[in-house]
Amino acid sequence: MSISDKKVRVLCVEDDPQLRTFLLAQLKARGFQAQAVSDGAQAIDLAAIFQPQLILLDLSLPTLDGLEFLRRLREWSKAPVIVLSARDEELVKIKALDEGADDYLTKPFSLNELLARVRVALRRADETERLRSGTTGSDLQRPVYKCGGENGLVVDFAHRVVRTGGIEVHLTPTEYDLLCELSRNAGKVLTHRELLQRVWGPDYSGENTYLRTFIRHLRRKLEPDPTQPRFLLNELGVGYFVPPSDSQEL
Amino acid sequence: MSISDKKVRVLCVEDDPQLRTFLLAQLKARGFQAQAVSDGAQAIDLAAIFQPQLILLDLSLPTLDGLEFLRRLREWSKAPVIVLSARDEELVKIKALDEGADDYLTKPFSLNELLARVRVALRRADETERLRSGTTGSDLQRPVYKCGGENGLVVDFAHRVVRTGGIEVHLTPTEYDLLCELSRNAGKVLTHRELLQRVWGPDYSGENTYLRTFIRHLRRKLEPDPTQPRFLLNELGVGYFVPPSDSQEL
DNA sequence: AAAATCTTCACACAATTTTCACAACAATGC
DNA sequence: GCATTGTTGTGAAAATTGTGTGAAGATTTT
Repeated sequence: MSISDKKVRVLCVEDDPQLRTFLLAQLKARGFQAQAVSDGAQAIDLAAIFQPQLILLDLSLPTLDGLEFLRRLREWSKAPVIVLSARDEELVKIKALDEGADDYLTKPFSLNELLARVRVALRRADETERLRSGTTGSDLQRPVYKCGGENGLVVDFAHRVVRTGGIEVHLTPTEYDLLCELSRNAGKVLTHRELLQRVWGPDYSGENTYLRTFIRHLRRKLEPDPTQPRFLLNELGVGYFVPPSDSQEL
Repeated sequence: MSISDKKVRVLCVEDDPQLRTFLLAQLKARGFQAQAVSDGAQAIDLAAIFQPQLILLDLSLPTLDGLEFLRRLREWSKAPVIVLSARDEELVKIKALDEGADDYLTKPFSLNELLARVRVALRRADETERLRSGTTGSDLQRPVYKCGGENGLVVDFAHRVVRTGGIEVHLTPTEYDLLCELSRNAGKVLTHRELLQRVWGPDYSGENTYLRTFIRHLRRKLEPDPTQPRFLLNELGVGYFVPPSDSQEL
């Protein structure tokens, strides 16, 4: 979807109700389809559903810190983020920019400047979008992996939540990382070395035992019948893989 | 060329000699390949020759205005531009951003913030670069081997999948390696020694029995009639080969 | 201290590779 | 034609390797 085609979706994550209302109004007046939330946890939810093409982010949020939101978002989304913050300290700025923010404006800021910077961000994003649409590159962008229909497996990258048969399953950090790596490359066999290096780090390329153990844990938690796996599959002598994601709605 | 591969080329267009020297030194100290000019007309020339991956641009220049430079540059280059200016007026900022600048810093600025914003710009540019090379970049080797039309043999190297008559066939690691070696050199007879060395390693050049066994396994799995092979063919006394890949236009 | 998580080990079992003995086949010379 | 020789195809075994398993110890988190 090209940005010139339809209304551009902008998500505004802002604590201060006054500024939030103001931004929302201004954005809408300029032809954007804008939504707003005041809270970081909700913001992740909305980002996954609303799939905004641009995010305006206040750093000081209740429940989930702005930087933490950014970190979580970047696990599955590349949408440009412009940080709006009252804090002018160099360290905070740099942290935010290195954590994945595309721009940083200090309050109080000029509305026109913000809008100009919004145009810059969208200009860049539109370009990469045009490139992406030509390729198969389906990696990332999609906030969930789904497989096996109604009673199947769901990995919700945005919320770091995994469900099987509709029931939420608790995974340990390593278990989740391993499952993530597999479901991000669904349909492709990842070799033992690849998995070990990506999940445990570059020094563990020989420890096949780790993989066996954690694959077993995952199967025990996720497979209806761990004896006959449907999701976590093995290619003997090569590695492991999960089936391709079900083709989905938007 | 990925940005992480080699030194990133940065062009610094700056009037003030003191700041120019300072930026140049800082950039080089941080592993960039940096060049500088003080004049807009020269800058265009140098940009064309040096092909920088990032440009730092002062707005107040002799001979050719910074904005004019930007306009000219954007006619043929998409390299990210970060404007450094003493002027803090809203109108100038907006003009620059809309004219194609990616960021705008007001002097005096913090060096660390500039470097962070440089990283942001390069991060985005690297991403689009990767996409671009993926689409246009001519794959050196064809990603699939196809032979025998609709009900024939297909080897999908990228996915490590083999199909015959449309049905996916499971191959063991050695079987797959052997088939790969043959189909990568389709149409060419590979000697026993060549195959053994490439698939089993340099110490197995005498074990012809291996070849016979695995060719048999492959034929049993892939050939409609293993008695009369269509794909895995033998050149008596020399070695084995597969027919050339079907020409496939897109 | 307790709980959760990660690491390590030894064994059973299944898939794969290696090995072997022999049948079938093509090329050559009689 | 026929036997000879070397090469290729065949089936089935033994040996090896890879994977699934439970469970115990070490480490980290709470």
